[in-house]
Amino acid sequence: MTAASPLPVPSTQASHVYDRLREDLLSGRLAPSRKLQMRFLTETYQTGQTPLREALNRLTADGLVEVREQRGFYVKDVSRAELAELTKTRCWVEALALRESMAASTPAWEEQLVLAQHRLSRVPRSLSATEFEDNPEWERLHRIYHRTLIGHCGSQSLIAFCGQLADQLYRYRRLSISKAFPSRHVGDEHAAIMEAVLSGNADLAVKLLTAHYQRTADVILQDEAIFPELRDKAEQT
Amino acid sequence: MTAASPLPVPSTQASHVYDRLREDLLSGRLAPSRKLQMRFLTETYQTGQTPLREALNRLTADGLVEVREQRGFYVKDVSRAELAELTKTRCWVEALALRESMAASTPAWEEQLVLAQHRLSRVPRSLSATEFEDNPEWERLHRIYHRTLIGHCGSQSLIAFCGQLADQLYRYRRLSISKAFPSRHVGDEHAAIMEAVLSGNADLAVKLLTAHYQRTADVILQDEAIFPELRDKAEQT
DNA sequence: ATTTCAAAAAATGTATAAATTTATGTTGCA
DNA sequence: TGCAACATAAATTTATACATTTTTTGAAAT
Repeated sequence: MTAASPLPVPSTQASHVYDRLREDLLSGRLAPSRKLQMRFLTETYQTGQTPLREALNRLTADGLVEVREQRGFYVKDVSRAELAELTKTRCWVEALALRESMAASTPAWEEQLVLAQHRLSRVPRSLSATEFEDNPEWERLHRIYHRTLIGHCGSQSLIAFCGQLADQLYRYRRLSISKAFPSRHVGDEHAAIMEAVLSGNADLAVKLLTAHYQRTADVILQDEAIFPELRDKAEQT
Repeated sequence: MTAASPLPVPSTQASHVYDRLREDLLSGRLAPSRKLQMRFLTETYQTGQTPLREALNRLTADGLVEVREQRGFYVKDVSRAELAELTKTRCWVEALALRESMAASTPAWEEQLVLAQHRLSRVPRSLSATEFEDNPEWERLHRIYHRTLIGHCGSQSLIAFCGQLADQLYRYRRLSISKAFPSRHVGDEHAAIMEAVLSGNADLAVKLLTAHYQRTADVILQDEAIFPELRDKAEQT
């Protein structure tokens, strides 16, 4: 509906650093629980403290950074408990948003969804055929697809909240090096959810969507690369 | 369960300004859509720009302040549409959280709820008997009561989101000078919700809770003091 | 009436100073 | 000799003062 913003681009340094920091946090280049020292940040991102503080405060609100009074900023830590809780919450809230979107369904929205699903299906999940290599374009379209599913619920704040949960969980996905993903036919799952929505079967759509999220979480929860305690526990047994 | 924080108090200026600004925003002393100029803020709150920027950024995340790139901070504007949307969202999300809280019910939680309701019932809604005068202690206990209702759902992020919605809606209540409130026996409504929870009747509890929120919104939606367009429309008719 | 240009006001960013926390090393005591 | 407590020093966060850039405002000219 709306094209890419024709606005002259914000252009403030704070926004630039915010974008760069955010990318580095989501990708895992800035490791969980790492301390974010001003010294390091100013040198790395070549900017002053004011824009950095601004960016860090915004990221704190996004749940990607943690601030401890008078002892600095830290990359938000990860844990199996948090992953489970975030997933649970996302399932609850997106189920709600999806039902409301469907209850207020319009042809225009259904067409948006068809388009989003189609575009996503035409882009490869991985850049490399032999090994898994994150495809930014796929991630972008994936994001739009899920945003569209809940986007017709009629609540900006609810949509924004879902976006935050999505970001936080996206970081877990990126941190997890699990190559099991490609074996899942996520494309089929997206198509199935769309079909349930188009057929007006809310219960089924919600069931498929939550299963979709839960499966992803289950894989990551078993990843020793991100949760070393799993390895320790296995050795004890 | 946990008493007042025994921590040595944050004590950074940014936190102090944040608290003061927040109070002034919620109370309406800083009027909606007013521009928040640094000059004015530094003089009013007697502090530098760095702590102020920090506070303003946090308040932006709370939805009480709006930031427009390169043209400063503004008190978030109010509108009938936003009030309706916030209320709708709050009903949806708290219904969800309440159901989950009840599904995971424990004696300890039920006792917490009984206590919260009891304490709230023992404090007068208004400081003055003749005219309505906001009682901070009642507001505090009211907040705790509603927080308790949803507090056992098992999701910190969901609780935090409900808190944000509550704050934003609280500002509408404070902005509205409607004296119609005292005529409502809100105390009875709180007691009825609690009883429905204790009896395990989730559908009833949710119905009472959402009706509670909706009634409040309906009163404010008709308040000409906060929405002048109502007066204009009436004159046209 | 509209546009252009210049002056001002205000937001953003840098550099420096103050206050607080963390780390280090020494002294006193068991 | 080992350990704990205290005082000191280093590092880091927080805050202030100053400089730069952008936006807004207002007047003059087309």
